[in-house]
Amino acid sequence: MASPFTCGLDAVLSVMGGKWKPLILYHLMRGTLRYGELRRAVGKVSDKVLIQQLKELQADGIVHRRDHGEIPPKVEYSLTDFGRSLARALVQLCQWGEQHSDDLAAIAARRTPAEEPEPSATARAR
Amino acid sequence: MASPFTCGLDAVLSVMGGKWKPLILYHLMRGTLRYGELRRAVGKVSDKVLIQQLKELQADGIVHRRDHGEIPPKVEYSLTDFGRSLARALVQLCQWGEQHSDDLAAIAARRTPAEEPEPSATARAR
DNA sequence: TCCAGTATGCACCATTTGGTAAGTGCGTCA
DNA sequence: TGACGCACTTACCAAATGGTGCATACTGGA
Repeated sequence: MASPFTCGLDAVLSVMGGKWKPLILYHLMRGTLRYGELRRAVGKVSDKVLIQQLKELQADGIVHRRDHGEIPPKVEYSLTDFGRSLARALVQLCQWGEQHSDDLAAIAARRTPAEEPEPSATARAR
Repeated sequence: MASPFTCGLDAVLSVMGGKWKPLILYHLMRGTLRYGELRRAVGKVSDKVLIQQLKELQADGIVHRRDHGEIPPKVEYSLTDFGRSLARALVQLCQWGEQHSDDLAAIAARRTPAEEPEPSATARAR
């Protein structure tokens, strides 16, 4: 069959590689959310992209969409069993990311010397 | 400080999010490689992008670049300690990806009904 | 009555990302 | 002598990705 993947990593990224997908997973790990709740939880996403990524995750069998068919609309998103199994595999990596979030933030900042609206200390370095 | 990340996942993806970075990590996990070896191991990457992603990983302190200063050039890439710690956090996810690689391949195929140059069996499905 | 909120679609544009093809300076092999 | 490999670089282009703003059909509150 020769899977299109060289290692398990890009297999996972093929399904997690959207800009907001990790956040979506993260929030849905904690329970079912309505669309609007999820959007507010994620932050400053555009509707278009959020919907789009939710559709992909849904098509990939990772999230479940329950439409109550009401007017005004009410739609709830949650993880499927597959999604929950993925979520379990992610916790270790997530913890690593949290443990090293300072380093990673520094790395990200180094790449974006653009805006840093923090006139706090560390302001006269460089 | 309010790190720019909501959860550890996008923190990690901020550093792993390139098209070939997981592959690079995967191959360097197994040991030091010269540039050409790495390129052949990764497959059909363009030099430009490989170099570019190696530079980013290097700038992010994940890979180490050793230039032997010889002519013709000889450059070896390997993981730093930081990179190895990331790699350890990745193994679980990598295993999940391998265990479910069939599902994930099916998912990927579903999204790309374009080319499947396999005139083998399973050819008259659909 | 008018406006906000609900979940989504669509047209269009901006940005980011990846890819192609060519070139570099030097050595090795045919 | 000329082709090739090494580890890159650069200019240019194509594709993927994300964002903005408007539209929908309906309800409930001011």
